[in-house]
Amino acid sequence: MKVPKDSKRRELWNRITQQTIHEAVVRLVTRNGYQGFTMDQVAEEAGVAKGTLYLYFKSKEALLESVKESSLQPLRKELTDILDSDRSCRGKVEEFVVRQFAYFDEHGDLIRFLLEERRLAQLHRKRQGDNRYKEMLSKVSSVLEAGMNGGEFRAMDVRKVSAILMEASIAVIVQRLWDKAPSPWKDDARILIEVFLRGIAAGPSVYKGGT
Amino acid sequence: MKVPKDSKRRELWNRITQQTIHEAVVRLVTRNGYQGFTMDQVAEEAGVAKGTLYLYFKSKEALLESVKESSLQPLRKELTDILDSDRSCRGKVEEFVVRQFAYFDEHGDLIRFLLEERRLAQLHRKRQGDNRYKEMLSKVSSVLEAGMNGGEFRAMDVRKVSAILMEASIAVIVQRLWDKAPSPWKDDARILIEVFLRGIAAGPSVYKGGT
Amino acid sequence: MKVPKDSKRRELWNRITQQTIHEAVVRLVTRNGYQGFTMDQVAEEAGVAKGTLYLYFKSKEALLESVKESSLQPLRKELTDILDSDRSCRGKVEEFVVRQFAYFDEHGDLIRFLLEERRLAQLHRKRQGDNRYKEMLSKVSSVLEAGMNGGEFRAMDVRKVSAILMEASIAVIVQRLWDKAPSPWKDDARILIEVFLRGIAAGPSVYKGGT
Amino acid sequence: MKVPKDSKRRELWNRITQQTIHEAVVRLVTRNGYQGFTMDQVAEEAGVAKGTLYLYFKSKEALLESVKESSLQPLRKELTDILDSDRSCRGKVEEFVVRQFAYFDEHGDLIRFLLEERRLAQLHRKRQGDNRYKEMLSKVSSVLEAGMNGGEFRAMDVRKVSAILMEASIAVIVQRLWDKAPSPWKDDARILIEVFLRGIAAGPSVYKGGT
DNA sequence: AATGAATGAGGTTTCATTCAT
DNA sequence: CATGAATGAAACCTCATTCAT
Repeated sequence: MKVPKDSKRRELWNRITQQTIHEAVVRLVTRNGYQGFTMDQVAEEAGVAKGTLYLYFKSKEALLESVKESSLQPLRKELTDILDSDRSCRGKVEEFVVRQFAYFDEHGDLIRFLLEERRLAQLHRKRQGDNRYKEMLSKVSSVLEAGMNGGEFRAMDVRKVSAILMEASIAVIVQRLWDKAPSPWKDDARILIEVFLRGIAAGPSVYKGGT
Repeated sequence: MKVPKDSKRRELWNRITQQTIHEAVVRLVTRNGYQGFTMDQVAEEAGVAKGTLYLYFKSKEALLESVKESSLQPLRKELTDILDSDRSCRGKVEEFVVRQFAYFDEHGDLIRFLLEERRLAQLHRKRQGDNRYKEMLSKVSSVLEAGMNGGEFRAMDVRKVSAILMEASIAVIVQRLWDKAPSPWKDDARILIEVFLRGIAAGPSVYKGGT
Repeated sequence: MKVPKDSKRRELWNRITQQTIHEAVVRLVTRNGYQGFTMDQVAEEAGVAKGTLYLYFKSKEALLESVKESSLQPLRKELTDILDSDRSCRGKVEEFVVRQFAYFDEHGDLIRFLLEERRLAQLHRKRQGDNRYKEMLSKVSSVLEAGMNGGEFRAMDVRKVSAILMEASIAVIVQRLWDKAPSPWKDDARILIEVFLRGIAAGPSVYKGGT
Repeated sequence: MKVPKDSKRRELWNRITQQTIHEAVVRLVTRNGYQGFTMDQVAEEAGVAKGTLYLYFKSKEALLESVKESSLQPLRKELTDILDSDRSCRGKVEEFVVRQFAYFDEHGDLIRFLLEERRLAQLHRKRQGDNRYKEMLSKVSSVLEAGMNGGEFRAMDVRKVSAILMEASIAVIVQRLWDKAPSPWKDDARILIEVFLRGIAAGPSVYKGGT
């Protein structure tokens, strides 16, 4: 695999090679699970030599980090934009859910990969800074709080309820993986949104008792 | 480690040894994460020789499977009993959530195990039989369906909504891991139950539109 | 390669295996130079599996350190004993040289290995503590100083002169490696001792000038 | 790096590039030890591309050889000139030692290189031709022999004694590396010369016995 | 002539599993 | 039954060398 000389093309080529490697990793992770792949396999799958991987990524860990980052960044951007928009709180929640469904419908391969990311983040409570999940959770919490203050939603512990929303979204998305003939994602998104928005809507409690 | 001769005692001893090994694995997984341990470490932690592990378990994978099984089986039994009881559907849902919170409050160590179990089940869609998660999902679905037919709940796709309930439960449980001073689990369970039961209660939709 | 059970024999066997590995390393270093060998080669040469090496030594570096230590320790002990004995200073110097010659005559294989040790110590000025060479140098210096104070030797910078003695000893020993038919080592030792003792004996200088 | 076209300039340029690379290697070896550097580092340090190194040197080994050669050649020339001059034998010995001290005082960086060179020569007894050390040894031996025949020195095995002189010189030079504030090199040279010349001066033996 | 991306053999180390005692 | 020394496949990573541009 040889590289064109002038620097425009070279840079492009660099990106392409990185992309190729990323895709190989995604394919492997999809097949074998997070960490369930070797650098040899990545090289084989990407059609490059083992050493080449280390030209582009400092280590296996760095490679994974890079894939994770570049895979999730677009979605995170979209979701952040929605939460920061000037929609109604209810509208933000709806769009928040819808965008996730749409994204994973488009990038089906990534679902498993991204799931792993979330699980591991949860499991290891890693070094603080890298906890993007918590950041997103905070943003959603703010939206719910605003809705609460504005009378759209009833009083609640917004952090807990945000987690409920986020996890439940993923839950339904994963459900879809199992179905051989899944229903249109818009239907599934709607189910989730209905349950959730009813669940947090202002109004009298229906909860009658405890344990 | 000397072993008693007669077969009653031997059987007991077998169980004890297995239990010891199980506990060692749980401790290690709690500390280092799933797969983040070696057979050497298990032997060391359990106070037996490495070879002994292979007398009781065919392989590392079998050992893990066994631990997983024996750790989660009691919870599964409890949840199944609840879902099969003669409570009201709403009561079953409440108890279903509450029991999970209670169980993990008691056996905090096992949360990671549960998460892994679910992860693997989701990711690999392994050999059909071993998918306990799907079994539980079916049971919950039946309950929701009954409640739907009985007029307690409104019409919905019960499978999807069941997944929402199950995942959301875990979500809040995991949230509690992060908090340095988590609120009493009963409070958290109540939040979830309220949102969910309101969300599926019979009554007019609040959902106004969508994408 | 299987191991006897009872612990006496087992300990013995451990020693034997370590010794076997040591010897393999010495052979390889003798052939290829310090660092010029791989763990594969050591395993092959010692007739054990690669993994076995790591049962006895934590890393390649630890293995080298161990070989170095166990190879040099006996000689160092002998030399230290001589320098600490109640001989005359001149007698100590004589014995010091003689013992080195005798030792390397016995352990010919080790010469190259030990040379490396000395060179590397010199080259890298490694972490202070492990500098055995400097310790020996200090001991020799003390002896020369005593002889100086006692009137046996003339005034001199004992540290510098000690280094001269130690290096010169090795020099002649190495010379002997080259000769196809080396003269008896006692003769060579005597040459060195004569030159050195004359060189430091009390008496008028013969040094007439300088640059 | 643009290269001039006409062949005179080109040859000059070649020399400059080679020199640049040499210096890079010397710097690296000084920092990291012999063999403790990679071709990448050399390229980086010399400010050329990796491929360029292979235009000027066939291999890493050849590069090292070349650096060694060009670094030590001047010293060897000086020493040879001294030994071939018409000084007295004693004067030759004095100058031989003094020149080495002076050279390494000037080119401190090279000491490690020299040491390695000697080491390798001693250890591997490589292909005959490259054994410069032996050539020098022969020359020194001739001088001592002449002095012996001329009555300046007493009877001795000149080869062995030459080795003593050469190694001892290095010994003191290396000692100086260790000292944080080394004494002036002229002092150290004088110590060595005195010990050695007294040691081989004509006159009665002071050596009284043996083992 | 100069470049530097690509290569891939080979290095060290880990660890699940076996088996003689 | 219990042991734990031995195994060796396989993992991650390095780096001297090549060759299309």
